[in-house]
Amino acid sequence: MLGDRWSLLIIRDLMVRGYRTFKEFQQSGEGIATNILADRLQKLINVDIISTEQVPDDRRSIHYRLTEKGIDLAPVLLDLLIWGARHEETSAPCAVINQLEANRESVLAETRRRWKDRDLTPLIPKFQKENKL
Amino acid sequence: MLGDRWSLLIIRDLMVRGYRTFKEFQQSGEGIATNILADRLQKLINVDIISTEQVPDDRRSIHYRLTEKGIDLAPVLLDLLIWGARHEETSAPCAVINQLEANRESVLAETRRRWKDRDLTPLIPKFQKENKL
DNA sequence: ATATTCACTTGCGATTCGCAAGTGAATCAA
DNA sequence: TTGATTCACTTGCGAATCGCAAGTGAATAT
Repeated sequence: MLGDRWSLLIIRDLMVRGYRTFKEFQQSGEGIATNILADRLQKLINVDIISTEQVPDDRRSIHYRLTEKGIDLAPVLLDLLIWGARHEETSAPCAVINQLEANRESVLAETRRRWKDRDLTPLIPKFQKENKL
Repeated sequence: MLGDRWSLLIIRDLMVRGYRTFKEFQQSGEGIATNILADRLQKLINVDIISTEQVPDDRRSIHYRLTEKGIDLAPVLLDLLIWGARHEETSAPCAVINQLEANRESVLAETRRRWKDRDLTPLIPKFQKENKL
């Protein structure tokens, strides 16, 4: 299920960038096609990694959110981020990565807290691109 | 690069099952087509995650091996394995997984040692299938 | 000398993909 | 209140990728 080009990127954007809406994913700069995005979101819902919720403000808008199972992928994503940084396939600044690596446990705890509290501040401030997963 | 159905499975088989040859991957039961396998192995070589070496015994045979960059994926794979087990998408026995989780650091150290020493004993004895990555 | 094994390669039909355009419902701007 | 815009998708279509079956050439076994 996670073995495709987009699923892990979607999960990462939910987890570390605080993305919520279809439009945010679509415009995230990695250039996912809308049909593929819709398909991947549905498949991630089917396997209970993400879920949807209505927002009171705008009845058109749907917010996607990681489930418990989804947020449990945080260690995987963090390790992948660290790996990408170490081998220079990311644009995340090296100093930030070193910090993440040194404080793995507290970063994971913070990630989970942000999820529980629906805290949308990005985990890594101004984290930009990491295409080459 | 890792965003496809087979690459992570190949890396996992190299890392935890001790697979080395084309034939072993082909017969591993997940049913990868030979053309796809050849393509993925080449692509993993291109991005320096695996490398090849000749074996003296049989000049037809090629052994694939993780590079330093490849073995650095061990934390990712281990976390993914633990995640799959926790959410019941694996057949690895639960007790073994709990042990892996509790001793994460020593498991990683052992994985790296096995790689350095070219120790081919499987990391998880009789570990069988984990298709649903 | 013949058969088998090894790591692939080739051909081909089927699935999946990315791109562009369109849909319907909800919201905004006049 | 009415027309334009925004939102989350769908649809159509050509192109790329896929899985399967069969074949290739070199090395090894009998």
